[in-house]
Amino acid sequence: MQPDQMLSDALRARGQRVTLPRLMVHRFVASAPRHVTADDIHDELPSLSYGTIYSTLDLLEELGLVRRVSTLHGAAVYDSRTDAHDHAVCRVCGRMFDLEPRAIPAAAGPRGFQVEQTQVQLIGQCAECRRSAR
Amino acid sequence: MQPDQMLSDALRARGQRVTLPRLMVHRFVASAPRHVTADDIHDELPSLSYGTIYSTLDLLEELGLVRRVSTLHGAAVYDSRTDAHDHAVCRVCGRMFDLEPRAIPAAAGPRGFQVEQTQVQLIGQCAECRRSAR
DNA sequence: GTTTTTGCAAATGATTTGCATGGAT
DNA sequence: ATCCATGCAAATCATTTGCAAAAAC
Repeated sequence: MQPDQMLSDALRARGQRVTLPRLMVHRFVASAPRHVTADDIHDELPSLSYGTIYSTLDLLEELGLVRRVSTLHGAAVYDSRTDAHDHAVCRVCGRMFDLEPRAIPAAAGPRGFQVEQTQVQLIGQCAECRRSAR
Repeated sequence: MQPDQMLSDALRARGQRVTLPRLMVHRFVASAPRHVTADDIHDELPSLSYGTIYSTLDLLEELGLVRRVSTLHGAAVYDSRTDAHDHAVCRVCGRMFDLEPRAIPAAAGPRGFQVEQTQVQLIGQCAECRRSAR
C-alpha cells in the first residue's frame, strides 16, 4: 500500500499523528477516478465528520498529496494529481475535466509577487450539455 | 454618461427594465478603482438589498458588462474590465492584482468542449506580505 | 500520561430564494 | 393595468470553530 506509506512518512516527519481518518481520506482521494468534494468523501466515509474531512484535506494539501481546485461556484474539489495541469469546467452541469499538463504556460506575477501555484480554468459547455441544449 | 447608456441599451434590447438599482450598481462597479465584492457595493449603496445586488451582478455579467472573478476562498469579486486578463491573488492578505492582457492564445478544452471564458489565477505572496513576513 | 485529533453541534460567511409590495413600461 | 424588479427575511450551501471525549504516541 503505497499511498499509506507516503502519508505516514510525511506525518511522522512533521511529528503529527497517523490516524485512521487521515489514511481513509487519503486512500479515497488517491483512488477516486475523478475529483472529489467534501460531500463525496462524507458519502463514502459517513463515520467521519465534516470538521475532520476539511481539516484532513487542508493537511493533505499542505503535504502536497492533494490539490484543492476551485469550481468557481459551489463546493471545491480535491485532485490527487498534483502535477501542473489545468481544468475545463462546464458552466451548465458543473462537471470538471482534466487538461493536458499545463496547456497554458505560466505567466509572471506583478513586481515582487512570488508565485507559488496557478489555477487555470476554462469555462464553457461540455459536449454533452451542448448536445442536449439544442 | 456612457455606462448608463450601454446598460440601458442592453436592457431594452432584451425587453428588461431600466431601474435605478441597476444603474447604480453598474456605475459603481464601472467607476471603482479596483475589484469590488457584493459587500463593497452594499457599503456604498446601503439602500440596496443583497438579493438585488447579486441578481444585478448576475445580469451585468450576462450582458458582458462585468466579469465575476473567483478569489478561490471568500467572496467573489467583480471586475469591470472584461477583456482577457489574468489575476494574481495574495494567499496571505487576499489582495488581487491585475496582470497584463493575456499574451497567450486561448487553450483548447477536451473534445467537444466549447470554451467561453478562461480564469487564470496566480496564487502566492504579494510584495508587501513577503516584506512583513520575514 | 500527555498531547493531538476527533465528533458533535453550533457559528459563520456567501449567496439564493419566496413572497408581498412598489415601480417601470 | 400589467408584469417585472425590489426589499425583507428566512433558507441554503460550503466551510470553520469550540469544546469535551477518544485515540495516538
